[in-house]
Amino acid sequence: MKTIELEDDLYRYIASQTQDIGESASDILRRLLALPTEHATANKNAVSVEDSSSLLERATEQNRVESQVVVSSPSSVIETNPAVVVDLAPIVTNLPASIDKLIKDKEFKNISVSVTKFIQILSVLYAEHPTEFQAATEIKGRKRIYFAKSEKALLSAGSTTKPRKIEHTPFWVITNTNTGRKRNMITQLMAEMGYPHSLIDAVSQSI
Amino acid sequence: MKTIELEDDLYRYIASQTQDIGESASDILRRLLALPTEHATANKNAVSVEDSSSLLERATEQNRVESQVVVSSPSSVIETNPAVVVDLAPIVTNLPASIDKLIKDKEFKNISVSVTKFIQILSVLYAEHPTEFQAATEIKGRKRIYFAKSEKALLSAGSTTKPRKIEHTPFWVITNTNTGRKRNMITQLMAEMGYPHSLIDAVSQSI
DNA sequence: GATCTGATCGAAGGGATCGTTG
DNA sequence: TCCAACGATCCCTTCGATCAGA
Repeated sequence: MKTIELEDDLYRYIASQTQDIGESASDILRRLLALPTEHATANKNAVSVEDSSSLLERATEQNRVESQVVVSSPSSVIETNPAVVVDLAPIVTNLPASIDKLIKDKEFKNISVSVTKFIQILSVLYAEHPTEFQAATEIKGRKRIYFAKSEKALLSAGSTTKPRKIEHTPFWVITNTNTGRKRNMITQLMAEMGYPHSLIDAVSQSI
Repeated sequence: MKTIELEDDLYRYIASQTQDIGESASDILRRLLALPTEHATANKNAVSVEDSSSLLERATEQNRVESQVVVSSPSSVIETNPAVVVDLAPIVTNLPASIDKLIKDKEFKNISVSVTKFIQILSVLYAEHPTEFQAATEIKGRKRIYFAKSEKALLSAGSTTKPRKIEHTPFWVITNTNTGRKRNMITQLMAEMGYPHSLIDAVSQSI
């Protein structure tokens, strides 16, 4: 996400062009400028600019689907510690069930805080492929470890890593990183999990 | 100057349309949108030097009218609890039935206490779209919750939150906030409810 | 818990920037 | 010495709630 400043009247004009309740500035401007949506664009680029691998990637994607034999791990074992402690039942934010859904989601796009998007992405990645996620969770930095099943583990592997729980998941992540690193972490993780290059890029850029 | 967030590719596209070195985002967008320069615009608007909002409001009204598809929920259920309890029968201030009406209302504008305006706005928002209001009621701060159906709930989620009942509504709000935060709360709430950006701004600024 | 409003200032969170390491 | 990758300090923003002011 980029931020730009507009003169007030111009801002008002653009806002007044809202057609669907809740539209983002990007949505409105794309329409006004008669630009294709992000995805259309992304696809075009994938084919023309990038490389010929797009075909390959598509094939890869199929492979993935077929190989989806994953056994759901006994997350229950870990889920035993949940929030009963917490007073007000945390309203379960219904996240989409797949990442490509998530990154297209209106609400998701409107989130301005990148940590939030980061966590939600991780949450959905886990939901899709818990086993692969768990395996990919090994990725780490020079001194810090990125993922763990306890806050303490992350805390003890660096200073002020700002661990955060990944909702609906037994994992925690470090959070004291710039956005670039968050993208790297997503990229590494998804690569490890076996996602196609194109999707990985799309997800990383969505932060 | 207003700030908006754009998706990265859109930002890049706009930046790439620079024709004169040093052009601002506003300059570029005006050209792309084939809009007159600020001066031309300013003259047109000149009618209302003070609050440039008159134009805004007009435009806003149109948007809203079209989108008025919301189903009115059985507010009667709640209307059963009215004020008979209260000592001095509060003269039921007949609030307008829609927010844009409310914020244009003479009486409303004359209210100097922002809490009062804050509550009235909430009351009208509820009247317009009870269901959406209820859903949007989830918004909260870091420690405090902002809305609840009981005073106690608000009291227990922070210290001295000064809960107040929102008239003609099953909800309570916290009130121990500065005006800026009250505006934020309105902004968040209305956004969540799906109101167009322009109206949201107008309402927030009316506090 | 009882005066009420809300600005001010302190606390916490987010993440860019800059220092460190290999 | 320089470069790339990584770490985490620290600045800025957002939020909370005390307490000044009426």
